[in-house]
Amino acid sequence: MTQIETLPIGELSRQTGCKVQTIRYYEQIGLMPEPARTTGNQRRYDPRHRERLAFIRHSRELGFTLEAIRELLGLTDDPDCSCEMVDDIARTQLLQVNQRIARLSALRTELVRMLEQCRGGRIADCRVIEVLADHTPASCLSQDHEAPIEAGGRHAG
Amino acid sequence: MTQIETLPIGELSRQTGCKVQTIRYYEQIGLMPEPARTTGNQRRYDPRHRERLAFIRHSRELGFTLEAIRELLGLTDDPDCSCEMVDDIARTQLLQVNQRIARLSALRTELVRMLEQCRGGRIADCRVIEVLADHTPASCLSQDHEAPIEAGGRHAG
DNA sequence: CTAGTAGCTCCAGTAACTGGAGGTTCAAGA
DNA sequence: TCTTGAACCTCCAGTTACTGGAGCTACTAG
Ligand SMILES: [Zn+2]
Ligand SMILES: [Zn+2]
Ligand SMILES: [Zn+2]
Ligand SMILES: [Zn+2]
Repeated sequence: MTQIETLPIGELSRQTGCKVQTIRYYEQIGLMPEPARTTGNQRRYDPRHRERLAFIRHSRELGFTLEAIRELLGLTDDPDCSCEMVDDIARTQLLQVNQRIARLSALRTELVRMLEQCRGGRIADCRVIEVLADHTPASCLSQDHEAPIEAGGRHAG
Repeated sequence: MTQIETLPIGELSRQTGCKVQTIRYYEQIGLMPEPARTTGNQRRYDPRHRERLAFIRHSRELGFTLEAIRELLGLTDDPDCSCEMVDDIARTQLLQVNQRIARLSALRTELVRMLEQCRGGRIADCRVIEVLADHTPASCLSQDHEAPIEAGGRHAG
């Protein structure tokens, strides 16, 4: 009898580049199905788990939310169905990416202008501080950053 | 005796475009100083609070983290000091914005290509699904989205 | 005096993980 | 067989920058 290929969680982690904790987290929220367990209660995955996790990771890398990914995974359960909804989700994602780029470009413009105006002196005279203190046409020409944007984030290693 | 201008929190909120809860939150984490209170324990702000909050908001809109803003506010306490550190914080922020734009542009490229290849048929044949499932040069030419990016986020009204 | 709006505190939840404590299991070598 | 050390387990708390709600109190106009 040939034995089917099974992976412990650390091996799956290595093969997909997804952290062990994250894999467990995906299971907890129902994105990954519960794998088989050894008698000692350790998870053992098969190649289909690996493919599903690769799908999830690649989608995340493309900026899809876990909710969108959940939907995409749901849709793939029905391979004969039209792919309209899949493409819709992807188009929505593209739209959001475009919006985020536009927003960030506006920020860049303002940051650059701010920095250009500073001649390096005392804080009391610093244009950076002045501009930050005053978002009106007098100081800041950009009108399109009304709402905050997620900054940096993820203290990732 | 002339009375100095004081604002209840709702008025400050209206004037700065910052939600009431957010103002209280900034106080809680020590970004905004505790204002005076009425005998009935309600907050009353003065114009300096408004300026400080405007500074915080504009900085947030430019993508600075609250930690960076805390530092900037700390620096302004010493107006005779050189503005080097201020400009450093701003330059770091600009760098991050540039990186985020670069990352998002790569995502856009991949999303666009993915969508172009789909001819609209069954899910089983959908290129979008295929590409999502397979981030290797066979499917996905982009090599620069190794780490996830914050997606959308903030269910803001 | 009363009604309605605005304020108060405290707590929980969001997205998508990450890290740690404290304990158990596995696999390999002696 | 025993031992050692890495890998695994569960549970919980923390991250960022807020947001929303429950349940209560204060202020103000009529
Ligand atoms: Zn300067
Ligand atoms: Zn501005
Ligand atoms: Zn398609
Ligand atoms: Zn890819």
